[in-house]
Amino acid sequence: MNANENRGQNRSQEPDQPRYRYDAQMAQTIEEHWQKEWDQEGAFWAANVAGDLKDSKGRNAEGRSPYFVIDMFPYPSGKGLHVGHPLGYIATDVVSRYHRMKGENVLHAMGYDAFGLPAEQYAVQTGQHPRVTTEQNIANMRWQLHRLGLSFDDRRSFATIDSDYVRWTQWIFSRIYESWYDTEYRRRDGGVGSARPISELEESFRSGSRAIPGYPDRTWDDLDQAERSDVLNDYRLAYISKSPVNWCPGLGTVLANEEVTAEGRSERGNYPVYQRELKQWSMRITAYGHRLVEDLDILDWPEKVKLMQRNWIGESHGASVLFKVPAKDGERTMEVYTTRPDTLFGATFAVVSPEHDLLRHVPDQWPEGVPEDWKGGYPDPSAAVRAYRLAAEAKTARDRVDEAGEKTGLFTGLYAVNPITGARLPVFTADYVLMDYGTGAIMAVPGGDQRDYDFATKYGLPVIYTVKPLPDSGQDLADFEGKAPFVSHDGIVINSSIEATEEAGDALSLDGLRVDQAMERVTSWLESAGVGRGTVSYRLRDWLFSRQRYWGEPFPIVYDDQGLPHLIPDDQLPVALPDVPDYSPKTFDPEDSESNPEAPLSRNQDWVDVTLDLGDGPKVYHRDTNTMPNWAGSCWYYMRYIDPHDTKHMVEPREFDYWLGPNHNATAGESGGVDLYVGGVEHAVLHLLYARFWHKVLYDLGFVSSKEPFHRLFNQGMIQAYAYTDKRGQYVPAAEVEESEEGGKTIYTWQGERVNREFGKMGKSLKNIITPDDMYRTYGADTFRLYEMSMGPLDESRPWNTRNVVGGMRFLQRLWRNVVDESTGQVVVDEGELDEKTLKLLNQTIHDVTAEMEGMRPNTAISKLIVLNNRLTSLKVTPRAAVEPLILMLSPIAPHICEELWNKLGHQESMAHADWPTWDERYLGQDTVTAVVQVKGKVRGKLEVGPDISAEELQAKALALPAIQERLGGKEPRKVIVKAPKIVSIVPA
RNA sequence: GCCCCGGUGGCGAAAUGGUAUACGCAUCGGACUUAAAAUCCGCCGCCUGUAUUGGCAUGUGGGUUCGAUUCCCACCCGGGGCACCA
Repeated sequence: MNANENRGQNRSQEPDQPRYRYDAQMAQTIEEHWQKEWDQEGAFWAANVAGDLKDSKGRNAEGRSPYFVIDMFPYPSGKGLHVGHPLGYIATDVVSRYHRMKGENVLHAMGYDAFGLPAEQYAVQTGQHPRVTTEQNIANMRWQLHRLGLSFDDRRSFATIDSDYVRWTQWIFSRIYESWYDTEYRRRDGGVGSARPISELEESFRSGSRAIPGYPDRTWDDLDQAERSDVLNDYRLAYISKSPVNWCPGLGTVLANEEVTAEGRSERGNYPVYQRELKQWSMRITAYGHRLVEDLDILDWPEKVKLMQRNWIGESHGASVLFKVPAKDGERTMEVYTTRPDTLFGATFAVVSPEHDLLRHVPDQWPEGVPEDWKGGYPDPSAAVRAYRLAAEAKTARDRVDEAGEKTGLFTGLYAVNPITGARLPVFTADYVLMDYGTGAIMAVPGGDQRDYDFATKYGLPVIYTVKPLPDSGQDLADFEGKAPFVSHDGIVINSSIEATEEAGDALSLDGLRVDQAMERVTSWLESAGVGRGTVSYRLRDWLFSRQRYWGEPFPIVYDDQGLPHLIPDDQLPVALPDVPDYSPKTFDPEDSESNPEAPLSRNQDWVDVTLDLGDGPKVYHRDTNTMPNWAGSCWYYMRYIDPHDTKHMVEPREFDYWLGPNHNATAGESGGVDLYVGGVEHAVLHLLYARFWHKVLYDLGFVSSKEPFHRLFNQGMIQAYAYTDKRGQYVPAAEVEESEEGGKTIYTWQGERVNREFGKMGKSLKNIITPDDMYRTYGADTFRLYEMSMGPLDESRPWNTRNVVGGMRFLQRLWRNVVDESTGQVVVDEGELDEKTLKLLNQTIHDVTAEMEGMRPNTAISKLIVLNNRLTSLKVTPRAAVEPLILMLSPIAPHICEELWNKLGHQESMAHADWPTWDERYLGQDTVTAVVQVKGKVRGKLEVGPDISAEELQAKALALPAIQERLGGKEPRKVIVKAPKIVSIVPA
């Protein structure tokens, strides 16, 4: 390479500064030079198994071990990046570069998640098409990231808005739409339950091997098209939902449960959300509830994230129990769900949710002797339940949360018969029972449940205790009686025994059993009596999948003149967004719950009406005018990095197996998937759950070979920043705040005025933004990378402090000076052998830094590299044999300066694929060790001893020390513990 | 309310049962310089003391251990998640 003569020469304005000092100016020259060099060389190209994507040497993968490492891909917002954003990108880059040096075939690439509301809103504000603004934003972000020296394979970059990509997103939707969940199908991994083509289901209806729900007396060929479409819709994994959905008038779109807060407001914009019956696309993620929980076990993820997913899915095991309810129009059955079937004997009343079907069968009059407060002042039960239901609907979710604990409810006039005891339980309706969990009805056990206890106390209902504390728990049931329920999964069952009778069936006794045994005993009793069975319940709901937006993927669906949906054939994909003048969403008064969604695409009649030949000749159809949510693109992008330009496959199976298949390398495990996935914990539930779901469907259908998309997940911490407010509470520019001492305290002033310091996020409105561009200008990308990696552990949040950045810069300057003469620019190194001390420190450093890199602890790796460099600084001339390994080890963190020094030291090849240094075990030991002599655990003396000293000899030496003799006062020690060669611990008499 | 994570110098932090405070920042002192910057060297937890030394320190209180920042129990403070899920 023809080295640029001016590179590495100082061009700063300071007249007396050495010409070849490493400063911000020089860093910039060096960094831009090497970035260009790497681009031209294709230094970071990963090699596929076959095909055109080869490495820079023109090779395919050729048996090299794959390593797939990516970041959660960014949303290219118009605001640009601040210094907090690249933390994870720098971390994955360090990991990528390290693995490349270990000889692995590293796939590291970056794409852009570019559909979505902010882009649309920004476009509406600026009056530009979202495609234009989004592409500008991507270009800007690409530049910012490129300037950091990130080692991406740029051939594999793409954006979710690319038509190549949209085509496959729609293709995946089509596969999900054409599938159903067969709960009995045995998968190739041995599990039971799998997505299967809907054609198989249709065939089983046609052949009669499966009964047609809703049409028990008819054959499939007998049904008309609309009836068949309707039956299949109830099975499809992507289906048209008929149950209430979250409608947000303020945003003008419907939302998924995951996008609605506990207060019942939109996560974005904080507008009210209403439950409305609207026909919308939904994904049957609930079919995968159990597998999504179960397979967390084979993932290398933070426990915290696994726990959040488990909680969100909320799998609970229990029993559903049938209660008979005599009503005016005949006997009804009420099914309740309980996680504690062992407490059936303690049920003293039942509660149904205000929307429950049973409430249509309440009696015309209140039964005799009903307490007044059970009636709520209503003349008859149906008036009561109607009024209560209306009142409950009018309550916002916010009200419900505020009132949690304060129980309300009314008697329904109905009684339910406990199937075990035959007891008649009054049935109430109350809004603490939710219609969409379990069966919407519960048996209330005030002796074992706080909510039931609260309700029972308010309405004067009896309390029966059926579980007592374990004898060794230190608790006694008498402490609870009359005061509180005994809520525990540990305990001994009491008062739970019946004789065999005609009414109740076989005898049953749970007395004396532990709770878990009792639950099993009751459940099997219920099953044999035909009045209940063990069931599993989930908190997870199906995923509402359509949005009324412009800037998203259109659905590959058209409707015929009967309104029946038809899939657009794969060879006609992608369905492109029409170019429309008005892409703004139709929003409403946020409080207007009566409004109806209006999709922007519906305004374009030319696009909506389309003539297609779907197999029975050209006909006019109407396109679906919804778009997919932002999550669609991020559900599968990781696998598209394998080849974003593949026109034949979503992903080619052989390439998938190599990069992401099960056991594709030593750590991938049976889950397979991305080897390292770095991103913020804010995606713990949404993105990560949706992507796992899609992946599992594609796995079931045989398109991918791994069970999971991401084998190892790492959540980087947040970079926090100080913000300052004046006495009116207004934020002032943080960069202009001055720090000083007053009366021993640190005070902060802005323009001479005292200001308050706060601690939190970095943000434009907080006036404390520092951008990567600021860092490039004053220090260079290498110093910026070094600082971010040295601030502390990667997974912890920490405050940004620009003042500390200079420490990293000084380290790089010392390293530079150790190789390059600052005034002449000449490389000066000692070609001879290393002295003993340097040799040992070098080997120890290689050993330690390797371990730190493996453990993703760049902060401690850096401190060890600094120690080694400080040793080299103390030598007259820097030895090549020590500085070269140092540069190699530093190169993943500060790649540009290392490439420059490597080049100056005479190496022609880029370091990108240089070998990571190895250590020699022989040099790890030390000649002498400082042994510590402790008396009662306190250090009272030190000895320099050989590393191989025997325990006996060390003990003798320690006891001979005058200071120790003095402490012992001539007496024999009671005990001496020797851990040669480090510690002698003496216990005096 | 329930669950999870954390609390170490003036500051960012290191040490996961064995010399607490590595590395960096700031402050202070010295060398170089006419001077300053830069650079190099050094001090740098608190109390006592010229120093040797001694005592006290890892949120608080207890426990286990020859020895605890590390393990156990209780509490205080900070951050995060969930929140009537039967």
